[in-house]
Amino acid sequence: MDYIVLDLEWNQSEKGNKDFPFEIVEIGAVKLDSNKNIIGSYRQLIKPQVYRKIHPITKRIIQLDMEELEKGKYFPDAAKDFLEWCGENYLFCTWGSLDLTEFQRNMQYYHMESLSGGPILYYDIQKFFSLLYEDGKVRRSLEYAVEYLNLNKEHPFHMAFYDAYYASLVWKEMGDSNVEENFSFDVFMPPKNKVEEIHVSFSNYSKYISRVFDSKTTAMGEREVTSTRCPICGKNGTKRVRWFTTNRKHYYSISYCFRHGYMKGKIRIKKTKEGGVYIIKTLKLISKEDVVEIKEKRMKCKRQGRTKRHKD
DNA sequence: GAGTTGACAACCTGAGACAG
DNA sequence: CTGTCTCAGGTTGTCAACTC
Repeated sequence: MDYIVLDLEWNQSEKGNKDFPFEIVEIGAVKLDSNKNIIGSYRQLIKPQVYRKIHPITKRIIQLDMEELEKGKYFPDAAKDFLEWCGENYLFCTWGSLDLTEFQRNMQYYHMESLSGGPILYYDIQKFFSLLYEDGKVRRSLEYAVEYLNLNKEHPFHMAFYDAYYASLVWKEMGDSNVEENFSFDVFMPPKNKVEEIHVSFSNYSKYISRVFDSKTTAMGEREVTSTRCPICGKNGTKRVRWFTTNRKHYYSISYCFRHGYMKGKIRIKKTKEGGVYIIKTLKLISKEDVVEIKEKRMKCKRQGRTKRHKD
């Protein structure tokens, strides 16, 4: 299995365009073998077809001008060429969660065949960095990470190829930390039916991405959505704390597996552009202390509701 | 400027239970 | 019957931290 560390540069309209907000102007990537050694590189400028001026703010970030981009390739040709370069057996890695989505959005704009038709498993190295060196939630810039790890800043930032290269170095620096267990899915194309749904499980954690439902209520009424199966043995756990929400977008629960202990459930409600709803559920084995923490969270949430209403 | 995510707060709505 | 309260659901807006 090879890894394709991908980075894109894009431009945008001054007015904004919901259907096509960003036009990709550069593709940069490095190919790594299974030991994260660089075995290939890719760089390609794209000739813009939609936005003829570089947005002033974008101009400050990327070191490209229209004159240079005129030398680039037509996006569909470049994308095809790039995907051929990627090969057969590979996995995408990016810094942040946007690149794969934008790549697919651009492909769709040019009516190209979709990358996979469903969610795509990828490694978000920015997320890995946060999990390993910070609180797991903050998002740091690539330059911050390079400085933090004392890597050699020998090239400029915000050039697709060099950013891909830096991201690969940052990831390599993480060594055998097993942080890859926290992989991500790009859901530009959510599962359309039961067959396309995603089920994956790891040593102490499992993930489920549901198909698209017409509303949140129907989604939450589905047994597969609210079930809490143990990530290890797959047996249905008994609920200790029913699904509750703090903000109506995230739901939490606690269940108990008689063989493997407590698990925390988390459901995130996601909406599609078309108005449908799908959910991402994670189940994670947790300690007794974590159980107390979640119970407190629920109590706090209930209390807040009461005092607020009393005030009114 | 455009977009993303996550956490959190404020506000609106309707249904059901209960008291007067 | 009206009014109040609780408990759901849903929307919007804020903030911070990123992507280009």
